[in-house]
Amino acid sequence: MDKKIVLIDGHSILFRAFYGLPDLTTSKGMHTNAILGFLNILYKIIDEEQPEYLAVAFDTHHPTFRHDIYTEYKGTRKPMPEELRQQVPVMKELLKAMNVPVIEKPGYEADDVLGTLASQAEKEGYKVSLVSGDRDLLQLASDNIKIRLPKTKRTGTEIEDYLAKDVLERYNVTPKQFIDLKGLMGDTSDNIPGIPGVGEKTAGKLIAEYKSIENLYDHIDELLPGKVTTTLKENKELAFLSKKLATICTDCDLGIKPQDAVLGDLYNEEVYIWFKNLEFKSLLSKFQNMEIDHSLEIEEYFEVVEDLAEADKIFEEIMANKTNPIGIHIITDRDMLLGISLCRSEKHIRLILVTGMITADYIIDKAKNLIKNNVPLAVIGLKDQLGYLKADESAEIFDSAIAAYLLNPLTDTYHYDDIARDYLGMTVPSVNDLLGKVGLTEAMNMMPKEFAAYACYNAYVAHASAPRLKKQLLEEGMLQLFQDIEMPLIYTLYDMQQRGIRVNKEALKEYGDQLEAGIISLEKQIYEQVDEVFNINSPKQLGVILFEKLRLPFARKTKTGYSTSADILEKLRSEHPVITMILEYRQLTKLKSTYADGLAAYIREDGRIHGKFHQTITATGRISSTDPNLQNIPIRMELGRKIRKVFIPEEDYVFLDADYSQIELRVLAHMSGDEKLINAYKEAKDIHRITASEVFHTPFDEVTPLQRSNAKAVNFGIIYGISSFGLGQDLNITRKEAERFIDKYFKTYPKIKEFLDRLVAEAKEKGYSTTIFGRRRPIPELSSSNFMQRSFGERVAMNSPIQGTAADIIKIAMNRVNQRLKNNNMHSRLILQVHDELLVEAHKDEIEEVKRIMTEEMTGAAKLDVPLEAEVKIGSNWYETK
DNA sequence: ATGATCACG
DNA sequence: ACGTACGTGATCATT
Repeated sequence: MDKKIVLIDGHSILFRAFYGLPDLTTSKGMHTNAILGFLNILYKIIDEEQPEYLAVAFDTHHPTFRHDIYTEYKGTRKPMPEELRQQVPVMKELLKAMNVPVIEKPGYEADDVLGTLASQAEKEGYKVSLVSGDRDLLQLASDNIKIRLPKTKRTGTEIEDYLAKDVLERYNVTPKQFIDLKGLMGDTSDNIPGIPGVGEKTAGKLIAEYKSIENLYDHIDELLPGKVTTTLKENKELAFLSKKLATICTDCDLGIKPQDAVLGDLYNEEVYIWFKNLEFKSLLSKFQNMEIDHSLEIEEYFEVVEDLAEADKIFEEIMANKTNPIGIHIITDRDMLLGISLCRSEKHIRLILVTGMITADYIIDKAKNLIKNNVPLAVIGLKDQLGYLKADESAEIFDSAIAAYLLNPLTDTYHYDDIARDYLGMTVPSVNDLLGKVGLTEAMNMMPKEFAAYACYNAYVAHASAPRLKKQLLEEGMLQLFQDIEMPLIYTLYDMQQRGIRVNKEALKEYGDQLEAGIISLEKQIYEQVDEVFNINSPKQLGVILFEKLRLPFARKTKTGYSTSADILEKLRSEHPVITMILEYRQLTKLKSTYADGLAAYIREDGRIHGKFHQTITATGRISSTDPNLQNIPIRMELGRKIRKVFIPEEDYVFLDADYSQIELRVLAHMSGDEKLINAYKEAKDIHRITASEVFHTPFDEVTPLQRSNAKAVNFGIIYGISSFGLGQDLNITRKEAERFIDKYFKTYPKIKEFLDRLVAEAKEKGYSTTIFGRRRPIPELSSSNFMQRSFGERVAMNSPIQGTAADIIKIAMNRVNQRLKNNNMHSRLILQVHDELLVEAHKDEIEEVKRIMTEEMTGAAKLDVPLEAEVKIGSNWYETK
């Protein structure tokens, strides 16, 4: 077996990784994409080669300018972006922790270190793998030195390998001649000048014939006279200098030997901690042994209980111990209760199974008893457990998932493994690690140990994380938000999900059939128009038809082809009759597939749709809705709006629908303290008209519809984090014109400008933005050196406090409306929330009282410097409540 | 799995 | 010069 050594070009691989992966940051804003990409490449190489020796070479100064001594050719290479720069020292430290030899030789380029080590190793009989992102290193290829060039692709990392013969095959020159080639061609990225006017083709031909620059100039007179020959003659010195610049040293005096580069233990505790801090979730799974070590300590205390007497005893012990929150998790599968896990301390973690004498009713009863006796509980994901955990808002329960969401709303999941990692510093196997794709019931029977671990981890992590999360919430000023708004909201959302909304199935079917007829007719017309049958739903095919076959002027391209979005097609309406048909077709198919067919699939036995509401999804604090999404039911277009007729109250009930009037602008008025805007809201109704009047210096009554709609667009723009480009896009005007509108707006409302600037400045300083109620949103993009990303961060910093505060307010209103209806023992019930709108299914005998409750609680949810207004409408279906 | 498109606030 | 309005979710086509 040959001795093997892997040599890695540190900076070039970091560069490749940085540009190959999308920007990634930790929750604290540290950029990590280059490090992650580097590690992925490193692991792939190690897995493939299993080398005994490995080293990573870095330049001692960066950004990497090769041959700095020739400053005249240093050129104007861009400096290293800040996002990458901050990752370099971390990468080096991490490698040291991984026991990967890191070589930095002052005075030597990484290339020269690599070249020297490679040739030295080859002489000593090693097989060498040289890993780089830089093709320059191809000159070092030989029969024993393989140059490996990793490419980070969407599908993963692919590596191109070059031995000497591969270089010859691909470039038609030997590795050594590669130097001569570069000497003639030059390389702008490396600031090697080369001969002007000589590119890959010419250089290749010359070197193929003359083998080297030296030999070329020895025979320069044999060349046919011509432009190239002249420049060659004129630039002889440059050619030799370029060759020198392009040559990588293979015999530098380094004082290092290949056998020093022993690869040590990659998987140690220190690295583990590094990965955790860098939030490399996927890489932590490489620490199989350590994971087991960590979790084994806990898993030793996992216990499965199948005996009634024992179960009794556990509940008794828990009753006696009321100090710390009891971790609890209800295990269900498709509404079947399988068991309950409980954790009262690190050493008491139990899964009680529904089996034998232990019935579902028994467990439900015992759990109810805990709540009745005010035993403090901690859970992860309370809403999904309320079906069996019969608690109400008066219970003392701490939902760790909600707490973790408030502390960092940017994460996508808040499962026990996420919380263990982020707040307990533990890596525990995820559901997927334990059970894979196996369902819970099957797992319980087929893999009881893993099933128990899943159940017990939930209870344990809930128990152990709750005090820490609570402390952090307190420290960050979000405990009130948590206790007074978010925890009660869990019950409100649960209630709404349980109730669902009634749907007229027959009417929905009829609606769908009508759409279908329209679609078929339009399809036919479109095919006739373009004289071809194609898939209208395929943007790709449609693009080809419109912009190639019909030769319509295309406005914009996407990554994959022509953009065929509605705003573009809208502008092409007059160009061809098919455009209108396509727009119509799009509208109809959307309505058919997403709404007519889509909603029908969710109607349950009770004739109602029980959609889900999510509390831990959005970055701003809003609620989201899925299965189906009931927050995006059409309303803007009449045809779509008609679908609202199928949403109906049950017999003897009506819909009462209340929506806030411009809550976000009112929040803006309040938060900015702008007197003009505040007074406008105190006095008048039509804020957009007032804005138009003031911005365009026109008497209120003489404001034109266009002025008003422009002012309205600017008002929206302000909320979104104004940009002249975005406003221009929206109003279909130039960026310049949009800029003038914005300027005028800010002149009219100077406090607004100050306020928005302050939001950005504060967010930059703190790294997050805040709502009136203390809700936070981290904005790592603000520290990006990328203009686009940073601008995005600035808009987010302006928008989040406004959108978030509005979200806080309506959550308060929801809780209060729901609570009052329940406390008054009314039949009416809150069933939907659509961001600034609440829908109540109200009993016909309670209409006036419900109206009053909705108005009072919505307008009274927050005391702002401007009044909050809510308008209640009534209807016998959702369409009519407009 | 990802991108394009489009429905809502 | 850069090249986007803020926040979501569902569907379809395509990889």
